[in-house]
Amino acid sequence: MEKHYNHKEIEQWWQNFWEKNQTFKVIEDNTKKKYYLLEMFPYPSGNIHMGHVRNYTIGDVIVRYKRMKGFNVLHPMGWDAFGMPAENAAINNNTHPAKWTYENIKIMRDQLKKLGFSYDWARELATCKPEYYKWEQWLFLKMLEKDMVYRKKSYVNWCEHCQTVLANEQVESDMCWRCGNMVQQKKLWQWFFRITDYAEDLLSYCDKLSGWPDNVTLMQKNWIGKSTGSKIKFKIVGHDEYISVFTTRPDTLFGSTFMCLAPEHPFVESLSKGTSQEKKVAEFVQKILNQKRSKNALEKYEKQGVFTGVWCINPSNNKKIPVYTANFALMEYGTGAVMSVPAHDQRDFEFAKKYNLDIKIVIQPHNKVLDVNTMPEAYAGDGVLVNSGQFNGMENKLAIEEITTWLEKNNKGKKAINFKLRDWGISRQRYWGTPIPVVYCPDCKVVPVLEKDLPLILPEDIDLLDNGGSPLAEFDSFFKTFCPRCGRDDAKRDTDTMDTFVESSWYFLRYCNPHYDKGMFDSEAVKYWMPVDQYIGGVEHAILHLLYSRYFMRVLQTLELIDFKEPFTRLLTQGMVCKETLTCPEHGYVFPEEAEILDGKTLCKKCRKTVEVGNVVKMSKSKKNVVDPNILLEKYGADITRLFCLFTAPPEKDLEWNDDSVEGCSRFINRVWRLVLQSTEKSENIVPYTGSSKNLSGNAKKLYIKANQTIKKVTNDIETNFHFNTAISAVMELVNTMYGIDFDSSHIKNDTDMKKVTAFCIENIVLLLSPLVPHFAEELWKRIGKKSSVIEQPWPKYVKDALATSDVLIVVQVNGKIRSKFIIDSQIDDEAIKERAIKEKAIQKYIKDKEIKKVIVVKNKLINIVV
RNA sequence: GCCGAAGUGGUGGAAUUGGUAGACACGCUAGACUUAGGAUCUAGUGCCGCAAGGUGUGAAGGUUCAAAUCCUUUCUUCGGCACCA
Repeated sequence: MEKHYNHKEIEQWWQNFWEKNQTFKVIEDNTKKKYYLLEMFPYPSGNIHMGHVRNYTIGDVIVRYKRMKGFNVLHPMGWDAFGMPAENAAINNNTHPAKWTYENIKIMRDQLKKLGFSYDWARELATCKPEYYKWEQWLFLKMLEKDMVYRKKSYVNWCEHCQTVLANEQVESDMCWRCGNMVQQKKLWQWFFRITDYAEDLLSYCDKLSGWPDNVTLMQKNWIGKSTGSKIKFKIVGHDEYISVFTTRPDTLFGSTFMCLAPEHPFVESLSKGTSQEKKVAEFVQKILNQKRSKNALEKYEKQGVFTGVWCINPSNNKKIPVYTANFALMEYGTGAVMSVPAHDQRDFEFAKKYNLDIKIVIQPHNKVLDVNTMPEAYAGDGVLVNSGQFNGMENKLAIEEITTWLEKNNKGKKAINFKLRDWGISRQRYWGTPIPVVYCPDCKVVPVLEKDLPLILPEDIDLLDNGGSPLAEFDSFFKTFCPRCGRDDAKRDTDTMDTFVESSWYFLRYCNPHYDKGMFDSEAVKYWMPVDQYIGGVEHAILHLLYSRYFMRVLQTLELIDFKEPFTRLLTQGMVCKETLTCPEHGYVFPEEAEILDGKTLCKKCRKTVEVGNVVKMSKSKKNVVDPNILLEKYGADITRLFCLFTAPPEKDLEWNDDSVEGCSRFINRVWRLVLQSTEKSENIVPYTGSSKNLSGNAKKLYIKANQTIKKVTNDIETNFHFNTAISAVMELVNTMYGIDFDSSHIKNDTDMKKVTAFCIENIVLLLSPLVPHFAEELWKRIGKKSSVIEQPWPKYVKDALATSDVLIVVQVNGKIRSKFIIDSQIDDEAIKERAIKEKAIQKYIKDKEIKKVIVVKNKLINIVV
């Protein structure tokens, strides 16, 4: 008997076996219940990393489990193949994005196969192939027809030196990552999807996603950010126009002492023109617009602003208030204008203090009296209105309604709902993406490409520009074209490509029949498979990708292409795989293999300097805190690697890398290996015991009960929340129990019941482990003499009457502290337990002459005596 | 800054939803076996204490017969923040 599980031979053998037998090929079958399990498809960055291994292992276990439960399971895999890294790699390595991408796909596909995942590879897809993106372009045209897409000017990060657009990621502390120049904001024409049309629907359905984790739906709700309030008009002094503001606090309207406009607000330039402030305003706007405008960056800047030179009228009291432009006012939110109420909003308060503006209290709290001169900060709470004309004395919550009604009557404002969610800008000024199928004609302006001309192919015989800009504009055979409408020969194509989030918003439909060429997807197959029953992916996608996918289903429903709204019935957001970072003072981040530990100090192998061991963070190439799955596969094989991912932490929690823990998994695998093979040698042709526990006694009974408890525990752990870590511990306990039995002792050797129970245990250990460590289980299944493949077996069932012994352990507490324990028959009533507990010697010591005030008995568990 | 999580032994993590804190595993200690061991098996292992006992779930309060679990305040770490995917 081999003492060790030889992963190299065995895993290769079974992978070939599965491939040869097409074990994982799946077709629609109306006689079976379907189960669609999807893992977020990877970006082909070059190598599978531990995050992928973990994600796909979790999925694979569920798939194999569901198969054994009798489901017809769809488990596809593909490639999110467009994206920026391909372009960067192409520039750095003097290759082509397509070549780089396809090479990576090949490498990663091989790695996935080595891990033994049960994909139906016939359904593989890559989003960079024309047969895929053709249908994305087709959908774009449909959306254009229905006015679900529109064009507007919007800001991008711009590097003047490189003459190119930068992603937020490419901006490092306001500078271009390539050349180090200051990044500016540039306004470009771009395409937007009207996702805000579905804001209300996307929001309300959050509560119906019962199979999603609460924190994810909560984040989505906050992202959509619905708020109810009022839109109020402020007349501009000396102009016919009004500034419109959105506010959730119309009750503070009388306290608005100044107005703030976003720097991009169209009024800022037009109003300041001709005033003494014109120059100052222009300078300020320029400065702000050159700063990175993402919200997290914005919060870091100090609040600042400039008077525009004009005034407007507060409609509540007709007082003149100054109009400012300020960096904290966002054009994207509400109307781009903020009615500032410094007494009751902290941001406005700080601004007013800084620029010496009026502060006027209009709400007095119930428990104290505010004084403008002494208040250290704004008061944003509830109270009673003051300085508010006819509304004085009213509770502010009531005043929200009343003031809005009054505004409506006087045509100065109205009730309004505002969403934080903005329309989805999909234009990317990049090469490696889906071309936007639109042509610009000097006569006909914006003209969609004709459907018959799809796919609009991304030319691949092209040289990339060193600055990272899109080469499409320089590539005449693509750029110059005929107008599809009038035929003019000097029309120009849109050189932008689509955001890669577009591809990932519908790929799960395509998997249902990935090579279907009569439409975007095969409706019949989609009807059978969709929605996805279980989606699994990183928690870092909790908002954008999931929201966009939900939005896309609504678009397709509106276009009457599908008949459901929600793509993912259940969602598991797996935690990240983390590891500490290592930073060398000379070489920056270093890989774990570039450092070594000597006398408790971590040293850089190159320069011998002490390496700083940093925080435990998500594994990433840029931080070099990665473990290469290849090394694990080589040393331990797929099953032990898989077992590590499953055992070390529950799926939703972050997993911290730990070399020692892998060693432990390896030990367990070999322990099971020896146990199964040894007992098989000893008990050939024994039929496993499967009856009631009543007919057993002694060790055989105990072991039988333990085995049935294990089946129940493992099944429950998988069914309820995929807690494989506890499922594995349960199997470990059973294995430990069996190791504790001396099978060589004479009385066990002659005990046929025991032999039958042992056979039962052995079979079930293999079955229970089979979804987790499939190669290992297949091999053992074969070696215990089974003819068919383990994956074709039904999932084990436990025998109900073999779950518990009749004795239970009662814990005795005095005043909540444990003082004694005893074992008692579970049928005994509370009174008897009480009597027994009080008689206990260890208890008498604590009760003595004290009066018993209260006794609490928890059935079959605990008794607490209060004295 | 805003939104969302997580803090339990030397380490990863368990605790049928308020009822024995530390399952299972790593590490460590001791022993057995062996030519050898970084293989394997057995036992022990939260902390303080010789012991009796005390104490203990990031910190501080509170509710309860009983709190890792519920409430309040607070600290630390991680993720997302719309052009990384």
